[in-house]
Amino acid sequence: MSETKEFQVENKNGLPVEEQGKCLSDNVCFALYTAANALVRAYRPLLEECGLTYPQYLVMQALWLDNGASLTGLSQATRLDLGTLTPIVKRLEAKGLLSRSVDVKDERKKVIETTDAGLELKQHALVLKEQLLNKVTLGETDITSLRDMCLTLTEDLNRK
Amino acid sequence: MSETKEFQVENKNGLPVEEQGKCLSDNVCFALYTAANALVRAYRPLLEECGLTYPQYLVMQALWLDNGASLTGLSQATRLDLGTLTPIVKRLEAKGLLSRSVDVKDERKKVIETTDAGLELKQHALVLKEQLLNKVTLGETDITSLRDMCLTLTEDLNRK
DNA sequence: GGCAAATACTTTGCGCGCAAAGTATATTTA
DNA sequence: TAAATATACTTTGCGCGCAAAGTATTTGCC
Repeated sequence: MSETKEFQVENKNGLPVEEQGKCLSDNVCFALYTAANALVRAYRPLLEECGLTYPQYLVMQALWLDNGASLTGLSQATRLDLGTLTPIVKRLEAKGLLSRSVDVKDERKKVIETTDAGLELKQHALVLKEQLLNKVTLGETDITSLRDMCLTLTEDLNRK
Repeated sequence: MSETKEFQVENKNGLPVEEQGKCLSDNVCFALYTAANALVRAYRPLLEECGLTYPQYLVMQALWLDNGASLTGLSQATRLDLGTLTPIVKRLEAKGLLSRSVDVKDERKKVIETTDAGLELKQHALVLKEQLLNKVTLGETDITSLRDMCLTLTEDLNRK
C-alpha cells in the first residue's frame, strides 16, 4: 500500500491511506496527546496535597537537581518556554517554595533557589510518584522504552 | 534496589530512590509531557496553512469519521472535556468549517456537521501528516508500540 | 401529571504553552 | 568609547484543558 512507513499507523485491514484510521486512536499523535492530558489529570489530585500543578512540579524537580539555576537553565531542563516559565516561577515564589534574585555576576540573569519549604516538598513528592505508579499496568521494560521513544520523538520534532 | 517497578525509571547506575534521576529526562512522565508539547509545536506551522490548531484538527478528524455527531460524541472520540470542546467547536463554526444545530429528537443535544469547506480540509490535512512523519526517525514498529503504550497508559490513568 | 434525578451542554476561573514584542544588561565591533 | 548585536528575562494575547457551577431538556418514578 505504501512503500514508506506511515506516521498514522496502518489499520490491521490495510485500507488505502485516505480511509486509514477508523478512529482517532489509530493515530500515534492522538494517543500521545491524550496520554499527556491523562497524565496531568491523574497527577492533579495528588499534587494538590503539595499545592502544585504538574508544570510547577517539573520546575521544582529541576530545582532539586540544580539549585540556584538561572531561568534559562530551568528552561533547558524543563523544556519549557521562558515566557511560560516566568509566571510559573513567580507563582512558586508567591507560595514561598523558591526565591528569585538577580545574579550579581550578570544582572540580566536571575538566580532561582529553593527555600526550606521547597526542599521539604521533595520527600513528599517522591511518594506521589509511587501512587501514580500503582495505577499503571505497563511493566518496567515498557515504561523504559516508552520513555526512550518519547525522548527520540521530541528530538526529532524539535530538529530543523 | 526496589522490589516493585519504578514509574521513574531506574538509572543505569542504580542509585537509591532519593537520588534517582540525574535529570528530568530519566522520568517517563516528563518525557511524555515534553513529547506532547513538541508534537503540538511541530504541528503548529503545518496546521496554520489550514487555519487550525491541533485540538481543532482533532475535532475535525473526529467529524470526518462521524459527521453529525453530538458534542458528547465528539467528547468521547477526542477525549476532550465538554467544557473544552464547546469553545473549540464554536471557533470552528466561526471559521465556517462546521455547523451546530439543535437535535430535533432531543433538544439538549447539538448536531455537529462539517460544511463543504470543512470536508475539503480533509485532503489537505492528510498531506500534513506526511510532512510531520518525515521528521520522525522512529520505525513503523516503534510508532505502533508507542501508540499502544500511550493508549494503555491513558486507560490506566483514567481508571478508578 | 408532577417532581426528582439524569443528561447535554454552557459559562467561569485559573494555569499553562508559546509566539511575538518589549525591556534591560552585556558583549562585540567599528 | 560609541554603536550594533546578542543575551536574559518580562509582558501580552490567544487558545486550550479542566474543575466547578449554572441552565435547559429529558427521563424515571410516585
